[in-house]
Amino acid sequence: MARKELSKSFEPAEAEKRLYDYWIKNKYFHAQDTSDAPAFSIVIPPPNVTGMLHMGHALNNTLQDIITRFKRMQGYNTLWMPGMDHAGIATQNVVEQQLMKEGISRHDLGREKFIARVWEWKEKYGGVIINQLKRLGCSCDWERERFTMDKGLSHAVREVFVRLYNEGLIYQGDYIVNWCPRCHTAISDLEVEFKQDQSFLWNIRYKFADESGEIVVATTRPETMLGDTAVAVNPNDKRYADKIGKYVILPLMNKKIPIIADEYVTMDFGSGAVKITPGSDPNDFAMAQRHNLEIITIIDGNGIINDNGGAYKGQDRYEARKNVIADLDRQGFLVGTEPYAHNVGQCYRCKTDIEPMVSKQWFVKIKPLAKQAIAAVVKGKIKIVPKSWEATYFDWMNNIRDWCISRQLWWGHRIPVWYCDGCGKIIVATADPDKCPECGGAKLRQDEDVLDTWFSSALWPFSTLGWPQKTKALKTFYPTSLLITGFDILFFWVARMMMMGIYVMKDVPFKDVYLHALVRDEKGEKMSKSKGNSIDPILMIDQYGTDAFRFTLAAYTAQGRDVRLSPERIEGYKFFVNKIWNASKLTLGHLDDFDESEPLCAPDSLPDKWIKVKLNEAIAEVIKALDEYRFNDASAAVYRFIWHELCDWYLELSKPVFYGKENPEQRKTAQRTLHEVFQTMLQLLHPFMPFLTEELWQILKGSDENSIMVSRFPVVNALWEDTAAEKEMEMIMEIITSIRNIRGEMRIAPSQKLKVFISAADEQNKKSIEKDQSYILNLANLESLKVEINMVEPKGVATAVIGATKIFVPLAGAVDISAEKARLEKELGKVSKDLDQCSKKLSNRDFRAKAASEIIQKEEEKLKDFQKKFTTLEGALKKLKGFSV
RNA sequence: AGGCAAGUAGCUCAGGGGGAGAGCGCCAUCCUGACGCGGUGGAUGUCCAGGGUUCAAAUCCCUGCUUGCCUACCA
Repeated sequence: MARKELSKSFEPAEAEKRLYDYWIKNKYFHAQDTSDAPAFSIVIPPPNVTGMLHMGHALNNTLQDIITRFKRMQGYNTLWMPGMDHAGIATQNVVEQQLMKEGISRHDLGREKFIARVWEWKEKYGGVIINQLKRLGCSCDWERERFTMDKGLSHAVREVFVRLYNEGLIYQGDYIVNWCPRCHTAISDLEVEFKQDQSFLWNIRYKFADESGEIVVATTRPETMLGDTAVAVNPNDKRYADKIGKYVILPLMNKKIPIIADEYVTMDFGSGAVKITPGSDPNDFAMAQRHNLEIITIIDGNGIINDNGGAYKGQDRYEARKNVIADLDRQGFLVGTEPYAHNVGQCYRCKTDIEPMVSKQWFVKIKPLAKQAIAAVVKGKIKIVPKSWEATYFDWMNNIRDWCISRQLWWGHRIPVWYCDGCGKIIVATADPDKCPECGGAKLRQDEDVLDTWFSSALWPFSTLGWPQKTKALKTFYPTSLLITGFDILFFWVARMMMMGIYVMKDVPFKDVYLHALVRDEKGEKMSKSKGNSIDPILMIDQYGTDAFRFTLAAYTAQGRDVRLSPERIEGYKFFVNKIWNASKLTLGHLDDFDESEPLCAPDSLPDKWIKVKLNEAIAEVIKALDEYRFNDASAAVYRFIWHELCDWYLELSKPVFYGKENPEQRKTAQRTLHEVFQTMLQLLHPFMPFLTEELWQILKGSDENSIMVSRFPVVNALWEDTAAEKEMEMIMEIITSIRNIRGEMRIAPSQKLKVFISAADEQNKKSIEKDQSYILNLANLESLKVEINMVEPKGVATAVIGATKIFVPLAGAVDISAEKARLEKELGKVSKDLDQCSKKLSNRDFRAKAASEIIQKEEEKLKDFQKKFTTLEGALKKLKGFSV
């Protein structure tokens, strides 16, 4: 079989491009709409169209690709649905910044032209991340790529909006919302980030209208007092019992406001009295609704004091704060100031301080939807992995508040609501209406607002499959099998998909949710551009290759743990890639004249049997670990098998049979084993290292006719099970290791061939060692090996003990007695400690009475072993002492 | 303020009721016919502290300390 000669090392850059093109060309990523095979589907968490691949994406998509490739190889009709999110605020910001450079604003362009500009931007610069995902090796079905603003998905958005509206689950109302004065839009509670601020607490006195005294209130936002409409105290607060119902004069505004009682007020904070500004504080707003208080808005959408702010009109909120404080102080209303640390809400996009503001917005009445989404998890229809996230999920879902879905932006799904100028009728429809159904008037105005970006991503699992059309793909792939995402968007996205999926499809959007951790830097800090500690995944790919990078991410993804990434680790796995490459070079050399069709004469050798047992173990562990989303365990199992079992032992053990020409039959058998083990190893590794394995697979097969991608993932082979062979091999390996150990400790040159004696435990032990002695001779570099039962210990030897088997290594020339003495003493120390512990346990009456019988038996066996070892070592040591005297 | 997770070798972390593990690093040694991005051997631990359950605890429970995160946001 003529094969391509392997280069000195694997060249990732060239191979990755070539192989990815090859996969695309052959449509290996494409899923069938209908198929006899069972379906497996994952939808990608759609990256922002403005996005660049960061470590979070790299981790997230590597994990998805591992599972996708694994399932595909297991024979599932596997769909990994890709796409991007239009990312309302983020994208609008990008284009607005572009406009700013040109010296214009979006208002100069007008809505239509601006949106056209955004689309233009999207076509030109958007979706860089898609190509980056390709470099990561992602096997998404690109033929199905979707965008949250494309035609089909926009249709789905309208459909869902109208349904929710018609069922009374969407409503419009004046409520206090989180307003970003920079983005000029309302944002949801989730989009507010709280940051600690070292500020002050200002104490202000409000005098009673009847001049009977004063009441002191504390505030972190003195400027909002301009909009106060009450002062509240706790109804149980005896200090103020007789003050409730009285009026105070609001300083600076010179206005009468009432003192009310509400449970919300904590008695032991400050004076126990609190100023109420319903227009600028969510809690105060709620209280105003309970008490029918007047709601005054004093700050406008730009964060500027409006007409209601009296003399402070036109001032920025922070400027007004200074002035209000100064005036209060001058007029004797300021009691005092104390330093105070509190949290200030900021816009998650632009970090501007949020201004709670009353405005007319659209909301989703969320409780009825949440109820079902909670039930889905309770009933186990959706499994959250790791399970510890369930508590967080329930806690949030049980306390969920209505979702503000309108945004005062231009880029996004415009709310499908029209107002008739003629009769005032509100029309909510999936298709643009041309006249009013009520009065027939044609003057219709569409609502100016767009929907929260997360509204369309909440529909992602079914909208991408063609809903509301009844497509074959929808039928085949919904509910999807698995969602893999970061825990940071559990509420933003996962919970909302669950609510919408159940509401619209009457079925959960996915069966399993795997939440992975965050990627941090070496110090454990969150990576961010502003901190300058972020590592560019593409740089890592360029430097170490995609396979090494992916393997690193998998290896460090333990459930519930953050990934602390350091380039050194990636380098370590690059070495692993190199190791595999070199092992392949050796293997392919051995298989140069391999003929699969030739019948076998010789039976499997011991290493042949053993490596298949180990391969079986690796297969079982990889499958089990991946089924349970234990990526680190799966990668560790492959790593251990390839490096420490295949390379360290099997390839070394079988060198003689491959290099030697004296036993062609045995060689053929070994070739078959090696061929099978090697190809199975590649398949096991493929989900983690797609490029390297595809390259080697094609070289092994001598053609690119069949991709490793469409080969069947390995399964445990019952015919390979062989406990006897495993034990026998382990014995041989232990003997080899013991001799090497003595060599190392006694400083015997590796080149020096040794004559070793073994005292076998019994006849069977003797026979098996003799049968397998060639392995020992080779790997321990011996000149000869003599095995006898109950051999008398020769003079001038170093001794090692394995159970009842004793190994004597003659020390050539001048025996370094002190070194051997030290070595034996060290060993003896260890054994005597073990022996002590073990015998103590066994002499404990309670242990014998209560411990499980297998445990007792095991302990007894251990004790025997320890005793034998102890006696042997002690004997050897005594002899040595006598020798030295 | 509540909640969750974690504290194990120098570092990064697995594990998890019955003999303390891996990778990296470190030390020694080796140009053995795939690999020095390698081979071989070695050293290193009050498994955070205290208490409890148990025949047996690094592992389960409680308390505390430390760290990280999430949720809420009391003026």
